[in-house]
Amino acid sequence: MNLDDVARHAHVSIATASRVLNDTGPVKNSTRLRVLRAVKSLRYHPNLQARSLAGGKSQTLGMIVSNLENPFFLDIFCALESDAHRHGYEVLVANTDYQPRRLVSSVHLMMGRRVAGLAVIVSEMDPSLMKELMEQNQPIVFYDVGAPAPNISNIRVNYEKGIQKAVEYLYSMGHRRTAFVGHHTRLTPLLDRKRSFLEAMKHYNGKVEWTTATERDSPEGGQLATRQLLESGFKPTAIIVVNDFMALGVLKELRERGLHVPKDVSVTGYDNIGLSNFTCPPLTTVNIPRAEIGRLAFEALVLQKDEMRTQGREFRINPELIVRESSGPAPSLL
Amino acid sequence: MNLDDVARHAHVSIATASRVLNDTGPVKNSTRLRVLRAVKSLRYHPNLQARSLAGGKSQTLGMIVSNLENPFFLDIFCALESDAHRHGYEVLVANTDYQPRRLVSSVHLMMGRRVAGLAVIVSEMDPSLMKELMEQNQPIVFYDVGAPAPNISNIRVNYEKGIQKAVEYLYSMGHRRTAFVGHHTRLTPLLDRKRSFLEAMKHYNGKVEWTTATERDSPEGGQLATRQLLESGFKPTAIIVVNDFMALGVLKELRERGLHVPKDVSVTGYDNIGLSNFTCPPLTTVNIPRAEIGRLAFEALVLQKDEMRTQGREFRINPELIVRESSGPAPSLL
DNA sequence: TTGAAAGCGATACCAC
DNA sequence: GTGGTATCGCTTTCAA
Repeated sequence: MNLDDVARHAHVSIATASRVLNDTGPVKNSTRLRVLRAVKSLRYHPNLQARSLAGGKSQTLGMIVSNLENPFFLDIFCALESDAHRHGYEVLVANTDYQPRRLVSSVHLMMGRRVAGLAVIVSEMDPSLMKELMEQNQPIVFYDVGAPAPNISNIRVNYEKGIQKAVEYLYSMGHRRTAFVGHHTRLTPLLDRKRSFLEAMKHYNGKVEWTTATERDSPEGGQLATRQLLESGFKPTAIIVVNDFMALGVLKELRERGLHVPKDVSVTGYDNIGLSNFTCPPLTTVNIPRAEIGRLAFEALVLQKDEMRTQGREFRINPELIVRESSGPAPSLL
Repeated sequence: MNLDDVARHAHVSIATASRVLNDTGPVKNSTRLRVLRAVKSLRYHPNLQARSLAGGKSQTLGMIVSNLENPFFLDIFCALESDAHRHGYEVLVANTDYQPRRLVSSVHLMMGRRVAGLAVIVSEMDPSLMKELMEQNQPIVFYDVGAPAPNISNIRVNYEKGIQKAVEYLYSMGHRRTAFVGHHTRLTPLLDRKRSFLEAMKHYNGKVEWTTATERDSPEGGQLATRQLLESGFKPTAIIVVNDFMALGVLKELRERGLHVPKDVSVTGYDNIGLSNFTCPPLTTVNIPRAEIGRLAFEALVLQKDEMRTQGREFRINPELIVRESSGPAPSLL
């Protein structure tokens, strides 16, 4: 079932059929009607592969994320997809599970697909792949890595500032023994997050004790890390978690050990995912506007092509602390 | 940058170049090496659109779901994608947000893509679209709708039996005032779910009071529905929620009203999503093996082509009740 | 307003 | 082993 069938069925040339389908060029109304009728009766759906091959342009955007199960990434995807649909694009998403190898293969897949633009929202980016991507001369938007360049845009969140806000807030509430729960510290961007915590802590040098623990990016990981943390003998009055998703597990482990949040231990997350408002107690966190990030990504890839092509652009996002009920004064102050 | 460039760069014909890339047909080792070197140095990535157009086969599977933000659907997607990747396929996912119009456009998109197979995991299926799909003569797997046919497979979960188990369990625990929280009752399959509840309830006719409330498929929806439920004056000792995702909100609303779970109200969910183990208290629920569903979908679409083509197949899944801490004896029995 | 024909970038069959 | 070429389904000049 192809355009040729439709054309024949409508007694027109394939060229004319194409014209009415794409609304390009003039077509007499009566013939247009005949073609449309043929399309309907044959249940014809244009072959999009062929279309983009012939037309030389794709209506597909690509998006690569580290962990689609973490609502942080999922929310960005949904926002991007929503904008994309509104403008007649679709989004092909790939999940790397934080594995550099899968990132490489995903990137190559997207190249093979000749996507119209690619959003790379991952933590496992490495320089050589970065270089390869930049040489592709294709619209790309990175999250939290790289620098703007022709066709390359960047969305950056000042992660450090968010952590600082959390650390300062907890300090002001009297907390002097704080732990950091993170994941995948071997990946540079995530190592940076841990480092942000350490930096912020250094500020209170000598006045604050701290430790860190890491596990997989999941509630289970958060729970496990917390278990290790507490079994090490360290008795934090506050735990800063690298993201809300893991914080779900942190809360659970504390609950199971009979530690009350926030009376015994304060907990803060990061991202402000929708679920963070449904935990028990609701989670103090740092807001990252994921919907906005999705929108910006779309904008960077599709809308401002001309400006992008020449220089790229950088979007900066400042995270805000959101205090809910999982945090409060340190126990000693009660 | 195309195969022609590579061929020229390696001083071979485009045909030979194609052979080494696809490992099809014999090629002298030295020439193969030259081609491979050309590919590397030119950073060539085959155009997948062209490939599948010429080859007449796609390596892409399609998947349409009602609500990707609900972990139930996301988990199925992840399982399917994982299997797909292992076998060299990719998965294009579309999210309908329960809107029949978006379902239609997603289906047409998938047809246009000429996907190798399509998994339709939605609640808003309607007969005419169903018919259109079946006429496509393309591997399809439906979830909980339709019947097996050539090229059409079905995965069905005996939803009713799961609800029955929950209802019976709660009855046995002494609950006599039970509410059902659902969503989108205008969609037939979901209406069926509510009906399952009513049927199960009818069994205890006269001995049990019940009511229902519906809202969006999200924690917020669950919270809202619960609020309406309680403000109507009905005082349930147990709430059966259509799925775990909404149950998150149900638990929150109860908490905020000072109702203790399970002392004052028992709550059961459905699906056994990962999060259901991290709620407070952990959620009693009905297990639906999402990973298995994803696997079955892949199997139905790709693996057993011959068998499928002739008759399709039906997979049945029996849900199991999982009792956790969100449910217990009715208050009057304490 | 319409049709013929040249690509788009691959695959695959058929010669040599 | 290797090269030529028809073909996939569509878009897009260019003429008519």
